[in-house]
Amino acid sequence: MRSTDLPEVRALPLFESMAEANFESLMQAAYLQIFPAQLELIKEGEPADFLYVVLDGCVELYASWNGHETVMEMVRPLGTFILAAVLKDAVYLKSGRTSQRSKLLLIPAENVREAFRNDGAFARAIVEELAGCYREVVKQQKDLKLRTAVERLANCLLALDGEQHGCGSVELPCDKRTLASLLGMTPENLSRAFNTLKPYGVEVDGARIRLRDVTSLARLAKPTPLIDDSTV
Amino acid sequence: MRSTDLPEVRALPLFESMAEANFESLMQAAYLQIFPAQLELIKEGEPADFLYVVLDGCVELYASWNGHETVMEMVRPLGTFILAAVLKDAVYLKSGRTSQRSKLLLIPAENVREAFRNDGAFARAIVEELAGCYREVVKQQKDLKLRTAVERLANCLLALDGEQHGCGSVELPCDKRTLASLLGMTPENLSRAFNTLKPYGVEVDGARIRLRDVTSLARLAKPTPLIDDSTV
DNA sequence: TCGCCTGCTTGATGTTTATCAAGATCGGAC
DNA sequence: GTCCGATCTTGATAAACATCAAGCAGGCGA
Repeated sequence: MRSTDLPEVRALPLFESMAEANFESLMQAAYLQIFPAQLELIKEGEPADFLYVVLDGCVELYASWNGHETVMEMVRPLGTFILAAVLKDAVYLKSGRTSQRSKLLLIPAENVREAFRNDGAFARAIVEELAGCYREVVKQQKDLKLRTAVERLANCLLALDGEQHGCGSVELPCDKRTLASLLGMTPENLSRAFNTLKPYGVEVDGARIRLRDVTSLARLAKPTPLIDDSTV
Repeated sequence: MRSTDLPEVRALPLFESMAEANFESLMQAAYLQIFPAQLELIKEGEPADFLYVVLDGCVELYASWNGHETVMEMVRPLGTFILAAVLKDAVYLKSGRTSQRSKLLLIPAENVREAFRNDGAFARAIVEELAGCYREVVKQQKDLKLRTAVERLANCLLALDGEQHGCGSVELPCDKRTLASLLGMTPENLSRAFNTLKPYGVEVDGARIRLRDVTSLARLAKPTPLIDDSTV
């Protein structure tokens, strides 16, 4: 574990409040590794051996069933993943692969559980994190069950615009086939959905999307903090 | 707070490990109430004032957007709901109403958060609970994104059969329009989905469903513990 | 520069699902 | 018993979405 990465890990909400000794013993047990793109990190159904922290790059979490595959989440720095499985000492529900060359911190599951048992502050930080994750998934589920594909895309664009400069020019954070899967549609359908949004001022130029009429787009999208605001 | 209900609440995984003093002070602040059927308990967007425990009856959690409504979850005894919102001191993401006359325990949110701050064992129990809830929602999302409506129904029937006697005779736990919404479809479509399953030995008689050929149904449904097993 | 691969788009078609309207069924009130 | 209302089912139609096949770019190595 190189010491140059320690401060940014220590500053994560998940770790900042835990006792120094416990943090050090966690980091002592942890591995810092760089993985190439498209490397299979974890497979759904396998026991959860590590808690992962993404320090650099990007990890795609996906799930499969009956020959189909769907992207569940993209984890960017400084996000963690597979926390729930680690705590419950259960199997992974999602598979994970690097979508680009990535620097990851791997903390052995047993050490995480030990710190969780011994460090009340850590346990409380975990609750915050888990509660946040839970609410995110609930929002995604509302998005899926209550909206059409076009509405999901429209809201996604508005949300990205908010996260980025809010100036009506959005850079897609992943390629379009991944975005389609995240939004629960096929790549073909995403393409058509962009066309459907053209009358609402949405212009596509590769990964750069221009929102010429945010008002009209929002009138279609009807965004609500109870689905689209990631801080609520 | 009547003392006859205390033991079963105390025995819940969420409360069993916390210090007696903290449990008592929680219960002292709590209200035990009986509500009639179809009573609006909470509304999405409102601040989370109470943690709810269902002691008797049944509560339907649902969400709305743009005039549509979808059922997210049915909470039966002895389940709790809105834990994440209470802990984060955030607004409810779901609305809730009693689906029948129900006895509920209402614990003021601030008292829950106080106990969470002061009682490490309680904090750890909360983590267990939240991690379990999180994994349930993830499974539901996989179900929604990877399967068709007929496949979801088939797996739901197999899961109910497992929970009940496992003898191929299933009693639906709610009316069909609610089940349809839970499974992410319209009541009309649920009716047609049952017809589609007829060749697989599924016979409908009101709320009683007979599975005459579980093997053939399972061959269609392709159940997997990573979606359908609520204990994994 | 050329070819080629990859990612994206488009078109044609079929499946899945929702919507609207009408009937059927069941149970309770009277 | 009969009426009534709620729930469910069925049919017709339309919308949403997936699939298959082909075409179109842009990037990159040779």
